[in-house]
Amino acid sequence: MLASNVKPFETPMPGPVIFKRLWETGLLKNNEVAALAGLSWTRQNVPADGSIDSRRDLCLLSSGMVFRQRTMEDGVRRLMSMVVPGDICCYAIVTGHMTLSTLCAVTPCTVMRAPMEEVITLCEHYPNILAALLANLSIDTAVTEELLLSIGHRTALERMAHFLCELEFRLRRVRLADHAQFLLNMTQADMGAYLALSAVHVNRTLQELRRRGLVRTVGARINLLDQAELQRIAGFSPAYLTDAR
Amino acid sequence: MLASNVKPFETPMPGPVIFKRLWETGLLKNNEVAALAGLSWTRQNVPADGSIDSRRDLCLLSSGMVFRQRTMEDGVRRLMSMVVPGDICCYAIVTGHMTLSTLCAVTPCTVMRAPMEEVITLCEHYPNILAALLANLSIDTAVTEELLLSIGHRTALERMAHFLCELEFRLRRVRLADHAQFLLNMTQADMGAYLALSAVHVNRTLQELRRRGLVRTVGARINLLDQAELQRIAGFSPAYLTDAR
DNA sequence: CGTTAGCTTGAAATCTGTCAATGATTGTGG
DNA sequence: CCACAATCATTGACAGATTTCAAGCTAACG
Repeated sequence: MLASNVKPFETPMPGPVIFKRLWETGLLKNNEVAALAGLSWTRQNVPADGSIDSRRDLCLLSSGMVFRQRTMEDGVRRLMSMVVPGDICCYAIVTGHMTLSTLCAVTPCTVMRAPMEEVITLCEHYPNILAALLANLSIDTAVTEELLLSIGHRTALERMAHFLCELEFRLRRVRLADHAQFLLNMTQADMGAYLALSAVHVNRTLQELRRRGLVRTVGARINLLDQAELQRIAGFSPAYLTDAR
Repeated sequence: MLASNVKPFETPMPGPVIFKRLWETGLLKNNEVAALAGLSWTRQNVPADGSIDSRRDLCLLSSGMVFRQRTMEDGVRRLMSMVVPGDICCYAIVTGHMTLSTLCAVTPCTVMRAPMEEVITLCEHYPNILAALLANLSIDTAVTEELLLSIGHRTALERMAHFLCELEFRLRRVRLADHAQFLLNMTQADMGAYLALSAVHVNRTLQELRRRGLVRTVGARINLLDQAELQRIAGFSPAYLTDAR
């Protein structure tokens, strides 16, 4: 089935859209979303290229685009995974671990923070909230595995098509994509660091997609003109992005 | 610091070696390991190429080598992550999720199983056990990210060197590697499916390592002759494999 | 002893990276 | 408002790594 036909976003949700992904696990009741909303949230604005410290808080991305990145010995930076609005920036709160990667904003963004102790107390009262966090973690793991597939076994064109299909799906889920249009606010070099392609080749790959009439770009705005064909090229199927229990 | 100098396995451990990785999180007390050992474990023997069903049990690999694999649309199979003895085969028990990948034995192996309900009850009594499971999950995520780095940003030679360094470390941790020697019981095609290399190139890469005097193979037995140089080539540092809290 | 899976080798094709130069766009300070 | 700098996008030529194809070889195993 094509992603454009998939509508996993039907159930009306209580509370702010920032909890949408947690809500979509199907594990939370209304009062649990309310309990989440009742935490001492603070808002933080992060400039482009800024980093996000998630050691003391549970951080949800509210707007903008963030990557988990790792800098290799030789100084080359590698974008490991992508965080879009509604996503949890860091799961250290459930795993008890700091990760080796750091959070880096590629656009100006805003982060909602809740103190870690509060969240832990909340999880003790509401085990479903912990379960929902873990369900999100599981999805994010699947996303990383899909990227592994992409980088290991898809050509540049397939990889780029897959990236665009996934991004459209994830942004649409939080109402940031409409009619297969969304803002692609990152440089081609950033895309390359994420997809393991050189910036030059990212450029050529996007041109090829344009040449085939599959995408159109106007500034940072991108339009997927033929999602079915993009998904076919990419071998994209959105199952890994949803809570398929 | 070189991996050969790292000795994270010092604390004497109570109970079977199969719980070693959980014990090494530092989160468990002796009585908690005893409680784990007290579950209704059953042993399952799996032939080479057999698959492992982890839907109803917590599965720990006891011997042999297993991969989490995914079969792409075109039928090509892709090995996503490696499971060695002592590892948890599947984290569905904590995430509540089935994964898209399946567990496939590449050698004959034995699996220890504990019924999921028992484990869940145990985690409710002993939150530290849940924490230890989550800590292992976190490490396994880091391992997948390291593979992502390897496949995206390391050459075939670096990738293979990294693979061998990691494998040596993980097998030594459970006393299955000694003096940089261990059994590499998988075909070159399997290595290729894991490292995103063609079987032919796996072969040439291993030859190059042999030519440089870095490894020696006798049948399935492999000997890392110059770990320091292998680690240098690979950019290997075992931090991601340990519970660096 | 034949069969089969796995290993090895060579040659050619292909994809992607690197280098280097040129445009385009954006933001900034005068 | 303009000149300027800086970042980003684009283009071409070339090099290199890796894949694919095809063929032998080896070793294990019934």
